[in-house]
Amino acid sequence: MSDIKPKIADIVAVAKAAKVSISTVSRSYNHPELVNPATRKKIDAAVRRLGYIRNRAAQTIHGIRSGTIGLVVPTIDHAIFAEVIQAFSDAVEPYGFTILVASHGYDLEREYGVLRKFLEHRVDGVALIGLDHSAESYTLIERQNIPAISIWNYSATSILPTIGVDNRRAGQLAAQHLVDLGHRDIGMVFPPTTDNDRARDRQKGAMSVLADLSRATPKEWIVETPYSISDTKEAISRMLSQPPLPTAILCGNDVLAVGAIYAAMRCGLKVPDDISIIGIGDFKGSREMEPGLTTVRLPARTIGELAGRELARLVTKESTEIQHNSCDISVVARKTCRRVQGV
Amino acid sequence: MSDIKPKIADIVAVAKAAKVSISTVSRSYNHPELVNPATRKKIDAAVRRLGYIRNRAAQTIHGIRSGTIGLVVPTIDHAIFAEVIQAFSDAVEPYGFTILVASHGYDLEREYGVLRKFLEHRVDGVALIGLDHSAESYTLIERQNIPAISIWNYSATSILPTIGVDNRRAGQLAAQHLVDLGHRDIGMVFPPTTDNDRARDRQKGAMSVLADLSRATPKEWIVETPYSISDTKEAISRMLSQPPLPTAILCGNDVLAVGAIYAAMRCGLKVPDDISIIGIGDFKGSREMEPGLTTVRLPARTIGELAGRELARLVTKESTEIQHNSCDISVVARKTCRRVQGV
DNA sequence: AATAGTTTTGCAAACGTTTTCATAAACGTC
DNA sequence: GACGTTTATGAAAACGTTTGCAAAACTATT
Repeated sequence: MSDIKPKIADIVAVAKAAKVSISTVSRSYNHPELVNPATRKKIDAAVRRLGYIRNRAAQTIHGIRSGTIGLVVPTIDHAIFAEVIQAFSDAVEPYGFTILVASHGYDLEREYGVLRKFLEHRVDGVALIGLDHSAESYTLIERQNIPAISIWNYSATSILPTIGVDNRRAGQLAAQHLVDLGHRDIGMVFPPTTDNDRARDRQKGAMSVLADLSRATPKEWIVETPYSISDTKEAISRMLSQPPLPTAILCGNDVLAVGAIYAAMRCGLKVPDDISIIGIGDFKGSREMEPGLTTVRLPARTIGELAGRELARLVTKESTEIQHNSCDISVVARKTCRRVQGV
Repeated sequence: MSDIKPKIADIVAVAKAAKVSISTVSRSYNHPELVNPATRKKIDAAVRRLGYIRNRAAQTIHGIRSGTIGLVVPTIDHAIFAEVIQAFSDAVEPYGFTILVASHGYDLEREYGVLRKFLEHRVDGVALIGLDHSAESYTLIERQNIPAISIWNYSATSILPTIGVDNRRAGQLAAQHLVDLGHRDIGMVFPPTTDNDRARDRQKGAMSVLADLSRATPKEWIVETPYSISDTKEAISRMLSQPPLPTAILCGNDVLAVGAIYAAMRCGLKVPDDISIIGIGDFKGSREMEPGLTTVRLPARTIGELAGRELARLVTKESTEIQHNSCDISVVARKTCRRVQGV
């Protein structure tokens, strides 16, 4: 009964309040140079008085851009993606875009669903992580012919423009670093590689280097764990609890590396004296750790920024080139790896 | 010239393709029970064939909900907010909402701008972190009378419904824990407290406990550092480089605590033997650390989840109560604090 | 003071939907 | 087979904007 709806102001209300036509109000927003300064002032006053806020939905159905960009990530609360999201968001902001964010938990079906939902919202562009996506997702993007971009995994040949790093190379670099330090007995821990091309590529890269060694890596030294410190700590503790022990462990990313270090500590092994550990990623905090984590630096911020900027320019037609952009990576040697006597 | 626009399919195209009227297509989406199964099948086929995706913008101007919820955070790439965003997003997803995310970098002006942009997009609800917001932001929310909720800082009296913890109490708890362990010489490190009610409340809480001690805390033992491991490491190193040394350091959050621990390590102090350190937050990884971080557990996931759910229900009118919800907190004693001989 | 040009404004159609109302078709009942 | 119901469909108005076009109001020029 007493449901007084203070009906939020629309352009008609503003027009009435300012005693001008609707078109003039609209114009004063979209082509201010075409309206008389005096009139504009009247309109501004009315807008302020009524607390009018433009309705982008109504604009959008005129084919005007929605001003949103969709960002689909496996998960938000991993340091690495949080950083990318932040950088991406910062990069598109100056272009006036707002981001829609959703996570799919490494489930490509869900990713497809998210993508659909974004498309319903008529996002002006969409960014995905990596190149593992369902066929449906690819068709969807293609048919809606909306600018799309893949973040994190560089590939010169993918359908989607990519901005990221060569993860295979990252794996190689990490392995090579250990080999160069004289290590031959190298354990490895990776997150699940199904539907995760980044992890898969890194593993392949590492393997390729290790395959060149005379010695084969025992199965017990290659473990797969969920992307979590505690799970990794658990798994690596098991690995380190019975000889023979590797002299080094290569970790698919820095989080796993931290887990591995804790595991070593728990097993009474000193890093790097008793065992060397290398990560991939160079997450926030990896540098500050004690001992500082030796890792392959992947410039997350740069990637996010670049991706955001490129996608925004693609959308605004500032640029039209579909760019495949590979960011530089390199080993940053800190304190968790040491040289070892070759056999 | 050759700009073939494959014009993305609209409802009219579907209607034509299925040889039915527009209304029927619309109905088959919104009230499927009212349309003949056979017709529905025809429509489905056409939809599939054309790759039609509903346009939510067009729906929205009918007063239908946009299906979006705005989430404004200070920053995305702090563990704590990333976790909240994830939990929030997971919680609203089942209700069909997609989230718009934006960060303001602890700048209340920018927060206002973000809020406006969200409102232009006609979000169905909005969630903010904490209770420090500009007056304009508050008026905006009120005038647009859109469901809003404040996350992280519980307050029984705030205008906005809050879901979070009593940060003052968190500060007290941390301080009390140290005092109970016999500590009297307690250093403190907090992030900047302007425009950050959470940090401010925690500090107040801690201070209130410490004020009861006979001894006054020297100024050098109270430092403020940016929310970053490296800055904290720096600042605390300075504090620990010249006597007298505190026997414990209370940190405004776990990230600072990690920085403090690294600083202690660097200064040759063993934690907890030489110095005790307590954090606030219990971030991801704090438990797994070596030594495990003693801290005040703030249930970030729970808070995010609860907030998401409550806001979604507020929007969908499932519930109408404006709830102020305080989540339980408590000290989780791990390995970075030890008992000390009282003086 | 009439004309031509320029600036400013308003009208109305358009955008892609949903929804109300009306009508048509199908069905059951006597 | 006439009538009342029920079920299924379509026509058209509505939502809050933008924009092309034309009219109106000024300005400058004679």
